[in-house]
Amino acid sequence: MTEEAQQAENTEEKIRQVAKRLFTERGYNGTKIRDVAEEAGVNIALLNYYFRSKERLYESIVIENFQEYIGALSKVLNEPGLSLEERIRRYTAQMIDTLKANPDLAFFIMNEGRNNSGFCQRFMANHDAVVAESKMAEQLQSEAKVGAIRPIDMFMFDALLHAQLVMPFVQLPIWRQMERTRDVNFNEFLEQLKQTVPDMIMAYLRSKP
Amino acid sequence: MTEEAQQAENTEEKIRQVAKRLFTERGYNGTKIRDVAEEAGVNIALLNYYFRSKERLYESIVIENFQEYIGALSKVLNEPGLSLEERIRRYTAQMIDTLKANPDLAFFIMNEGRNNSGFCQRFMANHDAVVAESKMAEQLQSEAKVGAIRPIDMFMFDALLHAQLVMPFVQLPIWRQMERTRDVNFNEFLEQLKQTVPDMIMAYLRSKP
DNA sequence: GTCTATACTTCGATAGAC
DNA sequence: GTCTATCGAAGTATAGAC
Repeated sequence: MTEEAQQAENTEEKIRQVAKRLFTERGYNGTKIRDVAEEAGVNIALLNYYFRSKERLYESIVIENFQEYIGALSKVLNEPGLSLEERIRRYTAQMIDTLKANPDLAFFIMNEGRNNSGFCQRFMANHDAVVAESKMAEQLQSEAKVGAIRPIDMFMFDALLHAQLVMPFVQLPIWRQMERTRDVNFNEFLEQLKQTVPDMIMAYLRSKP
Repeated sequence: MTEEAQQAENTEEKIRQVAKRLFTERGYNGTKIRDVAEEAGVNIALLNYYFRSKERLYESIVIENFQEYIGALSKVLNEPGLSLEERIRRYTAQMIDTLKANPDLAFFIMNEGRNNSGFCQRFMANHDAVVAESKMAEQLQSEAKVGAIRPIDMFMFDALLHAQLVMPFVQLPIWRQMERTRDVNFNEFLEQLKQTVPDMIMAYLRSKP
């Protein structure tokens, strides 16, 4: 039984915690309920007693992970009193810190988008609506109208920004290995990213078409 | 048996083609050799006759996929007679076209980097060495020395560029679904990307620190 | 609630006939 | 080379005792 399991209040929560970690790390196919049971210090029968099946257990984890992911994003989008540039910088930093706290989350969400895209779709559609009506989108539009920045499709903007923030975490295992063989450090890279990504986006927005 | 299988010259190649598609789409754990056999129009015994085991079959596919992926990248890096900006634009277009031709490749490579990072590591290390000694790297450095562009770490440059090119393909299933419900088109988006990504990178490089 | 024991299913691999 | 038949391992789920 792992340390995390011992700390949980009750058995159901204990199982859920282990399952969340394993599913997030290894995906649905890569996770065996035997492993979950073992690491949680219980037996398989108990998993099915609480969650009825592997699939239902997984579903509850998916929902949790999506909420965690989207929650982080939504916060900064409408925070009052920020200039466009400040908002982009805050958004970037917030996103990186969230993923830092749960590095497998990014890959899990992506994976889910491929295997179970119906489910993922609903969450993403929801998020996109939030983005489209956000203060961020409003500022992008109004600043473009005044000619302060180059006009950009909100969709494209979101895609490019996300790509730059999410990818490093997707490649994390490769980073970990490179950290041993070369003079690179993932955390330093992330701190650089917080600077470079907003710099790059602002440079683009302020450049002439 | 699928159409692709019927067209193959011999049985071994037939099996390999189906396996490549399924492994690339579904990953190692998600692919069942039963499915491969069925779609190839043969039985399981024959798979093992040719490839000895699922794992060996998979390995041969991995190698093929990596070569396809890296081959596309390497081409443009040293092509003579290109300015830095031209090279970046060519590189972008080349990458997008390669992934367009095999849309699951990007995700496969990423997935591989997580599950089998030792193997992936060797390929990536190789690629990084090629990049570091490329005409692209040389131009980035010399132009920065002259003050024509802002100095940038080759590593960071590569990461940001790749992130923007690869991510759309990783999210492709979500795109496909959105294409039905909204007024978006993946191929149009890719064409826009060919313009926007180099624009953004050049804007950054030409901006003041 | 929790366990043991076991049933049921899927999967990868192989023996042996042709 | 290709097939049928089958084995053994691994995985999920459940019955039933406590």
